Amino acid sequence: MPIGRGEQFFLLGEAHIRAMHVRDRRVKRTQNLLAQALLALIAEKGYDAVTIRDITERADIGYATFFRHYRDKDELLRDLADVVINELLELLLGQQPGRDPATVGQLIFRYVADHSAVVRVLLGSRGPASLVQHVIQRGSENVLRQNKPRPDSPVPAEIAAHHLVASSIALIQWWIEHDMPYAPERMGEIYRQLIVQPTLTSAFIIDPE
Amino acid sequence: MPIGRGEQFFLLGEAHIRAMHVRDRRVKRTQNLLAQALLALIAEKGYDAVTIRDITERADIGYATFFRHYRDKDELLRDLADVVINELLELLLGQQPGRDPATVGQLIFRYVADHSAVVRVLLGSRGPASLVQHVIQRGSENVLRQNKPRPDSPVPAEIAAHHLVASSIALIQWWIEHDMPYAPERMGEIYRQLIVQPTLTSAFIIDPE
DNA sequence: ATATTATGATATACTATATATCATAAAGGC
DNA sequence: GCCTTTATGATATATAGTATATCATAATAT
Repeated sequence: MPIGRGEQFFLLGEAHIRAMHVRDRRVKRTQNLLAQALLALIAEKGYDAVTIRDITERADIGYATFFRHYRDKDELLRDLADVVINELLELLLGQQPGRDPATVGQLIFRYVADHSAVVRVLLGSRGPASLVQHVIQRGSENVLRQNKPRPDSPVPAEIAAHHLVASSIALIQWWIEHDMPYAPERMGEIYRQLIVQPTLTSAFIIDPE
Repeated sequence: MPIGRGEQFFLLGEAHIRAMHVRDRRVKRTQNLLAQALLALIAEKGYDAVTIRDITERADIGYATFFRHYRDKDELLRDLADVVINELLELLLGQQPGRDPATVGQLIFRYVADHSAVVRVLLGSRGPASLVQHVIQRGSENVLRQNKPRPDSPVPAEIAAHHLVASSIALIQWWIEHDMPYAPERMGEIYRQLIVQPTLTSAFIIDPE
């Protein structure tokens, strides 16, 4: 599904892409065309398959001109992501501090729904990103097989299983990247309190015994 | 830090790599050498920077031979990941069902500690994978800035913040990939129950008002 | 012992990245 | 509005990496 024009221009129309500090209109124009071209192309055939020549042809920009703005594809994508992050943070931080925390979630998911094409592109990017996805997939199936869902739960079992596995991997990732500053026993306790306990009580029947 | 030999052979020594259904010793040998070479090279300079020629030279295998076994780098990496997944699942499923759920976390983190080099390689792979990492990083900083940590909490604020953001992204990812089957309001409620509530009560002082 | 098959070495076509150069056109400062 | 500055387009080119084909040789399985 191609990205709707309206959505594109809401997100990129006001020249957010690096344009904050850019004076020359030509630069603004070029960078916007490149960003929109990349976005459309990822949606069509995935990030990895997109070449820089693809981007410049779609944007109708000279090939060499690309490198006058970005070192490589990743840098352009990163710029694109920054737009989304900033918009979302602005949306969340613009809230009154006393506001009902229940609505924060709604705000997030409404924003995502309104920009689903872009978010899909940014989250679904590529290779070993999809390796982690593959691990989550396999893990989730296993959790569902091992646990009995609670019929009255407001949290669907499928979501709970996905959350359980994805959160576990994220926690492992944090631990590894910070050079394992806490002992496995301590991490096990944190893991239980932050992830296992809430997930099980929300969506699954706690194994007796 | 290069990967220790002992660790390598514990993980790959028994010819797990596709070798289950392989009869010819030469095939087994080749695939193991390629897997070990990739693992070492990723640790040295990152997945993206590793070329197939690098791999075959390190493994001391003919360049063309690589393609007789794998279509590309990703396929080799995926095979490598399967070994880890299977080992970890075996470890967790081998547990008695009546066993204390608190120890499950310890088992996971002990396994990770014992294979940290490999896990680091598999989780830290590359580009837009690191784009998501970048988003998590920025989001976490924001959460820490906005919330007051609870001094007596067994869960460090830094971990809680990371968990909050990483879980949010994972939930969004599930929703997007399943074509948004629930309304944003419903997702907001799930989000609150599964992620916000447990994280805040574990590690942060709930905002009064 | 023999037939089978994986490997090494080599050649080659192809795709994509990245940089350099120069004429042209568009922009901004005044 | 004029003039200087600068971004762009077009083109050429060097380089790196992927992917496939071929053939002699060596290891393997039966």
